[in-house]
Amino acid sequence: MQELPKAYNSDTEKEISKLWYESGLTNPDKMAEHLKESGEEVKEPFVITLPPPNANGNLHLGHVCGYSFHDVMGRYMRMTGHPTLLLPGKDHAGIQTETVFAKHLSEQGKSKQELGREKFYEETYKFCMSNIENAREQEKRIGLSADYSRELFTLDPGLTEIVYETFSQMFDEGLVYRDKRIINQCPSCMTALADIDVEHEERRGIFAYIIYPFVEEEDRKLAKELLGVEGITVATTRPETMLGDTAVVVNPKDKRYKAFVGKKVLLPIAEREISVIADEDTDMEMGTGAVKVTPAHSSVDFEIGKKHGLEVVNVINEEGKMEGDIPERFKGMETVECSKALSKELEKQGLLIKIENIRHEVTVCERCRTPIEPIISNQWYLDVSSLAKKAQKNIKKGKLRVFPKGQQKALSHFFEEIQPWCISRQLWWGQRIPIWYSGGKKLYDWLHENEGKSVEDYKEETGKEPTGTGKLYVGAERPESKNGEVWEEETDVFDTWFSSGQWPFSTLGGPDGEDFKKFYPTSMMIHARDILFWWSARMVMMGLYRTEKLPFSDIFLTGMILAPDGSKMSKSKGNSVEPKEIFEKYGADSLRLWYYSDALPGSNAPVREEKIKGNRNFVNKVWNASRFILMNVEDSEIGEISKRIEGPMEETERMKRTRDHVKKVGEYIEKYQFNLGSEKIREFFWHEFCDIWIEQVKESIEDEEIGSEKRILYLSELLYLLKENLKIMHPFMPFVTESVWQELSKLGLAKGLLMSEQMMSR
RNA sequence: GGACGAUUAGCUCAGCUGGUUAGAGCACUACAUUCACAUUGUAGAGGUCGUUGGUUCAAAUCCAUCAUCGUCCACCA
Repeated sequence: MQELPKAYNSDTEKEISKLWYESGLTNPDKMAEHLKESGEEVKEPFVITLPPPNANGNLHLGHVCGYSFHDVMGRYMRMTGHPTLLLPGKDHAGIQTETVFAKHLSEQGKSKQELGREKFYEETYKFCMSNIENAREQEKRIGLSADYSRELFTLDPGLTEIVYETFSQMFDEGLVYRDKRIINQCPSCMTALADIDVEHEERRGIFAYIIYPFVEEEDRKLAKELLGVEGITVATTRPETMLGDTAVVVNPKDKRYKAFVGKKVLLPIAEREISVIADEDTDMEMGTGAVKVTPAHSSVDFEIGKKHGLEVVNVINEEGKMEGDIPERFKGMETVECSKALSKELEKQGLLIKIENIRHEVTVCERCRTPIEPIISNQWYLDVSSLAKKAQKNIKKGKLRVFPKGQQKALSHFFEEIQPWCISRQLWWGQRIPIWYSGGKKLYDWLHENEGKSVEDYKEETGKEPTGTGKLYVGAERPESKNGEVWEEETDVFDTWFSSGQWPFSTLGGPDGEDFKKFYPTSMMIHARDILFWWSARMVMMGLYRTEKLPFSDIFLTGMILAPDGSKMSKSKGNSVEPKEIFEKYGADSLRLWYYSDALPGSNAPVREEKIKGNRNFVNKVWNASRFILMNVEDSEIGEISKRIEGPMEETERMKRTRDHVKKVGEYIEKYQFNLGSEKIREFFWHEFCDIWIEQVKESIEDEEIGSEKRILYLSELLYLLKENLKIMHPFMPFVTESVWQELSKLGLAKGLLMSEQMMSR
């Protein structure tokens, strides 16, 4: 007769997880040993590299719940003979962390520049380390059975080494190159961004109609006659860029402008002459049908410029301020300010027809929502076309699968349309690109921009004394300098995704690592939908490149957690739900059970407290059913019952049904149908095991004497089946099942940890 | 502008390759119960499966169309 608390107390969860981590069995090597010792078959390892959360803040509910999918897979596999590795880590998250920490500094009245690069890096590192500790605790709280002896941070020296190797190899093969082209500059983060790192947002804006008068008197006359004004009218959302215009383009089929193609107009204010050119891609319907071309500050215009050999005139710098060969009065102005000033002057000159207020799509920085400034600059690029092709092949052959299926098409489309990837960022927080310039970066870029010219030409044309050969060196350490040659180090860092794209093999020690041999390729990947292109797409490409194998063959995308009202959770809206709150109120198991059923791939899951509560009732039911059985077992009977459940049991109908049940649930898990799995364990345990079997046994032994054969027989079977139920329920609800297991252990009715037990054989 | 997905009970969703009275959880109603269960048990109400057509002996399930919502992609000045 055992005295147990009347209800399951989730406060004990911390102690339970301590047992797991202290046992070391989350380590696949130890688990393999354990299996061997228990005389079990040791099957193929099961491996998931966990998505590393950003080390710049707390985990939100989405992170925490996401891990319950990794964990249900991991625990099930561990309990079916697979030494299991759930490999945890944390991500340095370049831009985001730099922004967050810089903000943090400014709140203390300090700035990044004051600290200097080295100190800033140091401080940010400390900041991340404390966040990492928090994050780790939260992961443990949901019951994540990860191997923390292998935990990594993306900036760990060992990982950086592997990332550098990859870069160096890519460089040698010519996949990596420096190029001067139009890029997305975030004037606030002060760095270049890849196309994928920007988003489109509808904002209010203006549409200004400006007249560019013709240079020749006769053209002006003709224009007055045909167009009503003495010039050609262009419409633009960004008047300030006109200072960098180098042409006006019209459609060759456009009757209105046919007569003016090839003629010159005078760019107002800038007082420069530019030509009217014709290009078929010009839309006659938009605006006035005549478009100003600013190759330096619009990617479309850049392409037109390239096609027609137009000059590139830079008028905006990386801070989003006006600069370059423009009238002095505009220099240093913000673009918006300049736009207003220009409009005023144009109006005075009678060259501004009108300004319309419009709503239009604006490109913004994904991190800080600041409008992107397209500018020309030198950046490092990775040619991913061949890698994307390989990835695409794997999808077509069915070797790479995405759940839900619809997203597989999206991924396929992404690979098809892929553009060179800009991998350099002008940040301090991250891995410095391991490049050294002999004679400096400027020399290299000059030679690169002026094809065919030599160092001597550089000396002549710029009047500067070169301090090197203009060559590059790839490596972590500064190369030896000979004959006074100066090696200047690259100051840019890698895009964060360049390193996290290598996560599945870098975390295993790289292609030569011991763990790599044992655990690569990994078994599957699970993460939220929103980083499919950023992360999985890159992991697939980088994995194929570095290891010639897919890093995983299945990608399972979790549903998105929403606020209770169905809107996106965000701290600024104040509608986010703190994981801690839920843990304290309902315990981790209840949260996990809710998530399995609601967060299916491709669906949204608004947090509903009543539903979590409903699952808490189930958790409690498991506890109480177990408690009831234990209460019915008398101390004097334990020895005999224990002996029976250890030995071979007679096959009964209940036994068979349980066996079938375990099999069915296993199939659900293997097919990633966690919702069906959790529904099934609930249905079976509650409405069959409890409502029918326990009730039957209760009735059968009611009048039996303690120690009688009938009692021993019934109770042994019931206990045996309880244990099998606990096992199959364990992956879904690890805490309560392990708690019960430990209570059984105390009585000698079970041994060790439920986590490392093996499922009822099929 | 394009692609993809969704539309099933009050809410969140299951319903795989078409086949008897369409399911779950939560919420709801009635009765029972303090017998292990912050309850639990039993019973119940609630859906013409977004629209309109089509294929079929048979459709929530396949096809087409429209509508609404969502996500992603896209340089439209």
